[in-house]
This record gives sequence, structure tokens and C-alpha cells, in this order.
Amino acid sequence: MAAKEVPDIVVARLPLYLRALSALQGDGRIVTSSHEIADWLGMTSAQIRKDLSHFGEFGKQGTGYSVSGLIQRIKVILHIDHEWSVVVIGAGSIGRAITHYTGFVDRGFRVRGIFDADPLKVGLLIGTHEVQPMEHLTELVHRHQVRVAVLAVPGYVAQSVTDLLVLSGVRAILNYAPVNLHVPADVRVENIDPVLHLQHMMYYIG
Amino acid sequence: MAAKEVPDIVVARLPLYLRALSALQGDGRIVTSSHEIADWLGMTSAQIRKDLSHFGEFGKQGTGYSVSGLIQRIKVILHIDHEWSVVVIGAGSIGRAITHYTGFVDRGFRVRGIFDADPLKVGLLIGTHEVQPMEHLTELVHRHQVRVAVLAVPGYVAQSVTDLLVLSGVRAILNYAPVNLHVPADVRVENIDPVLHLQHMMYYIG
DNA sequence: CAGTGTGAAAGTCTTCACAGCT
DNA sequence: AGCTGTGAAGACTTTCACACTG
Repeated sequence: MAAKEVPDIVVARLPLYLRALSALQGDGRIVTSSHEIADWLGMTSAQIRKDLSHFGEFGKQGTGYSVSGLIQRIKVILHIDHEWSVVVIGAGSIGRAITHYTGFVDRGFRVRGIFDADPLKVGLLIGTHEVQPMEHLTELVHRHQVRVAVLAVPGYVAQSVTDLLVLSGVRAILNYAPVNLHVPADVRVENIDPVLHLQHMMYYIG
Repeated sequence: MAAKEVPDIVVARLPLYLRALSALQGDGRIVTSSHEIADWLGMTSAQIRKDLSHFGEFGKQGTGYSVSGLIQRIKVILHIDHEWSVVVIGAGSIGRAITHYTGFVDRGFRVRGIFDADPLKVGLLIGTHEVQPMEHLTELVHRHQVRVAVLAVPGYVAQSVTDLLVLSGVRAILNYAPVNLHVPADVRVENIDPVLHLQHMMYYIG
């Protein structure tokens, strides 16, 4: 069965399955089942089977799934069977944390450069990366064919930086600024705002 | 209409409304409408009205909502009309970024301490906070009645640190480790994993 | 008239339960 | 026997559309 119109919510769970499968692989499991993955993630096995069924058939009835096989298939579906180059915009504490983060590389992403508009930050060394001025952004994006950016700038410049990123050819933006970005329809944005999560939880903590 | 059994997905959107309302307030708006909030957030006005209707009546027909009034009402619903004390566990780059983050305080949260198991990190100054050893955690949680923790430790210690947090009285954990934490039913966990968002977006970027 | 609050309808997502394969 | 893949049922969420109010 070919993937044609897969619900976004299903796509959003595939990276979670990848995370569970990596953990199981780390534990030495060669074969697994929808039940085992479901237990690891705290969800139901039926949901996992249903989700996967949107993309084809991956398991053996009576046996389960090959861990490495399913990992590979999901990576292909998500287009992360090869490495993506990423630029980080903003050399504040969030930008620096992202650039330092080692968990990126083995999951398909590689930081190619970090940029900041503040002349005082330009030239600073963040891990192995030297902070570059915004003027160098477009050139580097073209040179490395960067399609992915992490945006870690103050809210009031987030939209103008976004416009520049889009113009340079970036197609996916992970936004840490607490604002809603406007982008063309063919550009994806996902937002991360830790305070939103904290506020959400407080409803139940009272 | 009293709030009785509000869907979690509705609760999760309230912090978003708060963010939009703050932005509108920053622009000098005194009164607003479900349409204006919806435009700002890129959603429909019906959804906003329906969501709010779970908690009561907040607007004036024909006029709209008082911006400051609605902000205050939502803060009360979310229990963030007062400040919550937070501890940060892990003084790696993420823990440091969180501790530095100034956007916490004005949105209801205040970091009371940062902890790390690594003796080499203990004593380091992060902003105005000195990194403390894990042994001090329980005492500080009790002293400041901390109910909220941000977990920024490596995956392989995340569960044991979680157990300690829960034992100390923490009821809400914002987890940056890429693992699924097990907690008692009265403890809330929300997870943040930037790579999950990046992988999700790559499906559409191809 | 503009804009809320809300039943009812439409749409989406999850769970069930079982045929069928290994 | 054990486990997948999947229609059908059930649960949940969003959208519609309009009575009502200032």
C-alpha cells in the first residue's frame, strides 16, 4: 500500500518509533513486536500497527519486526537516511546549547554554522564553530545546500531573520522564539517553547 | 458553566492564547476578539470560542474580550497567577541555557537552583546560580516547596534522577532526555526533543 | 451590526476484534 | 500459538451556523 495522504499526526509519531527502536537495538534486541514498542513508549500496539500500515507492510505475522529493518524503513520514509545540514541562528544560550548538542549527528543532522547579528558575538568559538556575521549566511546556505535552520533569536527579530532564511533557500525552521512565524506554504515551521509545556502542566498540579 | 472534564488538548492551547494575548497587549490593544487572536495564532476563531467555553464566559457579545481580563482569567485557570519555583537538574549546555533564560520569570516560573552529579561542575556559576551537588536537592525542594523540575541530564541517568525528584515532592517534570520516564499517576511529564521536530519536518522536505 | 457562546453536524483519530500468515 | 494488518465501530475534535446580546 503506497503512502498517499498520511495524517500529519501519524508522521509526527514516526520519530518516536525510531527513538524506541534505537533503545531496543541498544539493548541487543534483533526482533521486536508492536507490543514491545508500545510498552516502551507508553501507547497501544494497535496504534503502532495502524500507523505503520499507512506506509506499507513491515512485519512478519507471528514473528514481529526486524529492529534494524524497521529503523531503516522509517528513516527512508522520513528522508533521514542521509545527513541534513543545519544552520543555527543566534549565539545566545539556546543557540550555543543546540550547537554543542552531540545528539544531533547520529540522528541525521549536522550543524554547519552558527550566526549572530551582534558584532560582539561574531568570532566567538562555540565548540568547533566560530560565530559568523549574518552577512555570511546566504553564502553558506548555498554552499552546503542547507535546507534546515534552528532559530534562536529574540522574538522581535524572528520574522525578519525568517524572511532571510526563506529567501536563502531554507525549507524547515525549528523556532525557539515565542512568536508565530509567517512563511510560504512550502516551508515548514515547528515551535519549541518550554514555558508552554510548564504552563500546561500547572493546570493539573494546582 | 463550570470546568469539569476539560479535554487535555484544550488545556494545552490555553498557554498559546496567553502568548497571543501578551503580544496583543504589547501592541497596545485593550480589547480583542476571537478573530484577532485566531489570526495571530493561525487558527480558527470558532476553536478559540469553543475552547474558552469549557471554562465559562469571558467576552462581551458584540464587543469581544478585555485583553488584560482574559489574560488574568486564563492565568487563574492554569494556576499561574502566582510564581512557581523550579529546579534544573543537569548543568550541561541545556541546563545552563534554561537557567540563563530570562523569559521564564515574567511567565510564572523562577529557577531556584541548578544541580549536577559531576563534582567538576559543582560550584560553577551559571548566571546568579552556583551549581549544587545532587545531595542538596531534596533539602532545597523542601525549603522552597518546589513542585516543578527541568530535567537536562543524559538519558541513562534520567530515570533514577526522576525517581529522586518524585520522592522529594516534585509533581511536574519537563524532560529533555530522549527517554520515556516512568512516574506515578499524580506526576506530570512533558518531553522536549528538538530532533523529533526536525525529523518530523524532513518528511515534507524530501 | 459585530461578535460571543453553543448545540448539532462533520470530520478526524483511536481502539477493537479478527482473518490470515508464519 | 503468536503477531501482523485492517475494516468497522467508537471516541474525540473541529467546524458550522445561528440565537442572542450590548
